[in-house]
Amino acid sequence: MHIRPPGRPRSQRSEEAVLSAALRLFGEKGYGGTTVEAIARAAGVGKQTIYRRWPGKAYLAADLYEAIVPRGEIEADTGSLQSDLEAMVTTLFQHYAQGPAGPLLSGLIAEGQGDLEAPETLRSAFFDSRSQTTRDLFQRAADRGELPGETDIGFLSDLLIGAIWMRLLVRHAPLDRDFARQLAAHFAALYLQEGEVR
Amino acid sequence: MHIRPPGRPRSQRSEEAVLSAALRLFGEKGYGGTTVEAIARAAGVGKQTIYRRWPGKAYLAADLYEAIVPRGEIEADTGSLQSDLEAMVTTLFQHYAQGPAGPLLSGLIAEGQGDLEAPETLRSAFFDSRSQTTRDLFQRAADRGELPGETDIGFLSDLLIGAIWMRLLVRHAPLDRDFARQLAAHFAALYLQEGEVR
Amino acid sequence: MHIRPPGRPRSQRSEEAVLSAALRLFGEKGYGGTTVEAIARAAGVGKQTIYRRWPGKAYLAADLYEAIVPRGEIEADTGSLQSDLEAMVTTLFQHYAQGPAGPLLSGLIAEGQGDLEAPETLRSAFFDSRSQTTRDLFQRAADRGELPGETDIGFLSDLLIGAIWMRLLVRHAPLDRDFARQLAAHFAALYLQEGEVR
Amino acid sequence: MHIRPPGRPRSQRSEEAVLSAALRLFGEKGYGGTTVEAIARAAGVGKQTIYRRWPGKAYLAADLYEAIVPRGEIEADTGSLQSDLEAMVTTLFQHYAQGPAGPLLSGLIAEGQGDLEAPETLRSAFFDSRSQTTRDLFQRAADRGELPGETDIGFLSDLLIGAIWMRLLVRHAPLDRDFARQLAAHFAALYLQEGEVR
DNA sequence: TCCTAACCGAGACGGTACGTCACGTCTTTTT
DNA sequence: AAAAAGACGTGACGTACCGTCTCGGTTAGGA
Repeated sequence: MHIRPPGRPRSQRSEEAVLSAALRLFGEKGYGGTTVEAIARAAGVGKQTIYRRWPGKAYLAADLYEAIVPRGEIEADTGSLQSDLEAMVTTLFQHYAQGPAGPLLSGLIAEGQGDLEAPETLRSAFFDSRSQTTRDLFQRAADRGELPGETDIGFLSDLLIGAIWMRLLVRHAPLDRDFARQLAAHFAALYLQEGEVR
Repeated sequence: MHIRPPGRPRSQRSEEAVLSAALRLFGEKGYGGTTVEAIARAAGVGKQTIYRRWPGKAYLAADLYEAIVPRGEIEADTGSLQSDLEAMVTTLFQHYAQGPAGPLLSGLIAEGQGDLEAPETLRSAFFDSRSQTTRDLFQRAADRGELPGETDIGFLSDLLIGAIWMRLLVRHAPLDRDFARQLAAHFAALYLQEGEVR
Repeated sequence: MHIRPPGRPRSQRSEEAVLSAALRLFGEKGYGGTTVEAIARAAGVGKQTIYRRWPGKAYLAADLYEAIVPRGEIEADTGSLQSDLEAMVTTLFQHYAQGPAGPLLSGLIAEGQGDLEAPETLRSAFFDSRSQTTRDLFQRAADRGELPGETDIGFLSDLLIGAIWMRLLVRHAPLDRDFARQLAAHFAALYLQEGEVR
Repeated sequence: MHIRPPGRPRSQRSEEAVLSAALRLFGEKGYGGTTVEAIARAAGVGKQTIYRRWPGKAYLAADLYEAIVPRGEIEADTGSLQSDLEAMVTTLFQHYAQGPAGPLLSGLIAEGQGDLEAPETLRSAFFDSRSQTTRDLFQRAADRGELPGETDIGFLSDLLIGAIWMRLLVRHAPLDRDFARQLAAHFAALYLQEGEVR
């Protein structure tokens, strides 16, 4: 049973206005160039209405990232590690190439730094759960025997995601289909290697 | 021949005072917890004296990082890829474990995000030149025949640095000797793998 | 009908805190020795709260001057020009002698100088309206026949106020009861003079 | 006998460059809008060269005022109080109307305010000596019998100068020939008045 | 129909840091 | 010893956002 709390319910219209205004602003001005104040103004909404829903800009950005790059969309289960990786990474790169997803993610990463007692919530609730998709992908490959049994799934996931973040953060090289193929080939070749070595 | 510019030369004492004050403050309060104003006060120096030398906190932090993690110190040329990698990464991790180098680098990465027209200078002058050490290391391995001829050095460098940054930024797993060994082993095994594949 | 503007209304407590802190500081440190920052600190108020109400220190000082030397208090209507003048000027001098009114006014005058496109608002809103009291006093005298009909009220007002400012600004001679009597006698004697002259 | 001090003598060229640059800048940007730094730059001179000669901007301005409105030029001795006054004030107004003399004087007055322990030197060295010309003028009239014997020369001088300053500082009315005539007529009529009254 | 509670837009609040400006002094080399 | 040049420490400026608070007004359920 679901009982409604007393008082005026939160306005769905306001929430949507905030999200779409934020989406636009993050796209136009980047993460750091967008202030909560500006989002509220653009959405025609009071600042409190934003802070009532999200603890701060970062959490709003995280929600937004989830919305425009949904976990389900990047999952891939084609039967082979290489094609799974290529599919997932390519989809991801398409988002980064066209929309505010790229600035959003890099801003989100940046937000976690700085103050020593960083927003731990953000880390566990966002990064851990997002990287789960990658770990699942590698785990399925391991289960299929495409990776040696003793493979450290977390290590591979860090390698993969790290490389992508590196280019996202430094922007010294493009996140394009070639890079996706390179990544897929790199990890797909691990079995033979490790198998031979031992 | 070196001719001195006219006017009073910049005080080396002030510069050193700023650097050592900044080093201490970054260590104590982290990157985001340190303000230019606080550095100036702690160094007994006018704010202008800082802004005259560095365009902002990030550039000061970059200089500081160079000073405490000098390129020369992390270079390794032992004759084999695996031991080179392990030596370099281990040295790096020692710096991150004990001093302000870790917060400094993560703050530096974070600073580059945000405003869309990010400080490009910082990127090219700092990140590109720092990663050169890694690329050189891989290149020497390739020259020795430890990597297939067609190997993309930049790609390997991004993988390596990306993985380290990933852990530095998210702090979900330690930057320890085990991780260093794992990284060294991963890249050292590439030749056999690639050799077989083709 | 008076409708209240939307949003949180300006805090009267803050405003009063600013005014009383400013009054104290202007008295203690003089006009030039008082900074907006110090006023904000002393009032326990954000700087923005001051800038939201007044465009700058000068406007705050003008409001303060109005408060401590209210127009109503210096008006005098005793029936004769000489006693009116003596009453008004004496009252004024008492304020200058004891409180921050003197430094406040001289600071205010000084502020208007300097940049060529001086704060015109300050001039018309403050000086013009303050000098109206003096012009009214002379005008009543003229209406009573104590001054020749063709007398230029503005000219007399400038002479009177100018002499007072002169001593206020240069501080070469006191603003005391003798000077007040001298001034009153000077202007009261004009009718006979002008009457004779023509 | 005159012995020259040791070392390089002060450059007259520099001094002239400073004066003419200052003259131009005060005219263009007003008193407050002109900084010592800007004067030095415009004169192609080091800041120290200025501070070596004048204790600050105000003293330089005072020298400049003396130079462009020389005491000798505004003195008048025509034989009658009214024409003396009219001549002196008219000459003065011509300077204020065309050059930087007006802004210079008002800036100079402003400078004396602010800090409670005002530059006393400036007051006595500049204002007292400038106003001497006016007092001399009135004294000659008194000696000629154009003013009652008991007349307070300083009081009249304050009235005259105050009225002029008033208009200079507030700029609510022009400093023109009409005003000059009005002033001259006002003071010239005093004898009859005072003579009758007593 | 009123009451209570939580929402709403708006914008003021106390803070903190920013990066700039001008001050008057100090430190170079050159004259 | 004065010159030009320009860096120095100081301290205030006015602006920008932060996240919270306080208005009048709105929108629901329960009395």
